[in-house]
Amino acid sequence: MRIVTWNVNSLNARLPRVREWLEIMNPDVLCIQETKLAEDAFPTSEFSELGYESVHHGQGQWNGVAILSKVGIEDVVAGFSDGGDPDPDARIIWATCGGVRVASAYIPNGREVGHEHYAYKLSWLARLKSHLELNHDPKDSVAVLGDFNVAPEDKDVWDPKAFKGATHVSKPERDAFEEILDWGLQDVFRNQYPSEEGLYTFWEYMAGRFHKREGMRIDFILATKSLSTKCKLVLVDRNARKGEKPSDHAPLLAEFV
DNA sequence: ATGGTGGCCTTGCCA
Repeated sequence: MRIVTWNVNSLNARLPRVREWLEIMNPDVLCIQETKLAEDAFPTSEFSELGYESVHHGQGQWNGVAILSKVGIEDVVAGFSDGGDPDPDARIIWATCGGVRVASAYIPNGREVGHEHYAYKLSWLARLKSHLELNHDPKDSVAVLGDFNVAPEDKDVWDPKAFKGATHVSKPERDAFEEILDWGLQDVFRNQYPSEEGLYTFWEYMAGRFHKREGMRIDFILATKSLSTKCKLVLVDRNARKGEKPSDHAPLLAEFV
């Protein structure tokens, strides 16, 4: 099974690039973040023409997550089922695709350390762990994919000095990310490339960051052990960050044999 | 050097 995560930064702006990419790479499952579309504005029929079933959890101007699948989409859950209040933002959707419990997740950015939105980010990461604990078993095939807005280690950013005091690298965020892994998930990219530096998934549009290779590794495919041991291929498609109207994130792909 | 660019419900906010 070939499975991909891609923060498209507006599916409306990115649809031509996404369609083209699907035709070339032909994944079984694509997890999309930041559709920036209302629930009903999702281009279901366009993806259907390419052979994909799809589910979308959208809210309009901001956020919005989706899953596309060629291997079935069952038991869809939008948001968290942990008994808590509904998340005000459309940031996570779950579905079972080809026997794998898949989540497409868009973790809050945080804005600034200490900001109200930063507290929301930390609580959101804690809720993700609670949802996993309450609904799933780490012995099952579970894959959480998405934009975590956290760089787990200094080698996951182009210059740790440039991030002093910033979000994405703070200890509470890194601890919250680690807590999720501790439930029973592995970062399949890091498994494949234990010491790789300089291969990122996100580059700001500004200041020519992509061309200067100044990025961050903040998008992840996290998989339980039964899945991760079957992972033979992981790649970041930097080509998708080039050319006409790219997203600021590149797709991250993994193949489970 | 607090800039730069690109998305949106656009002249402000979010990333």
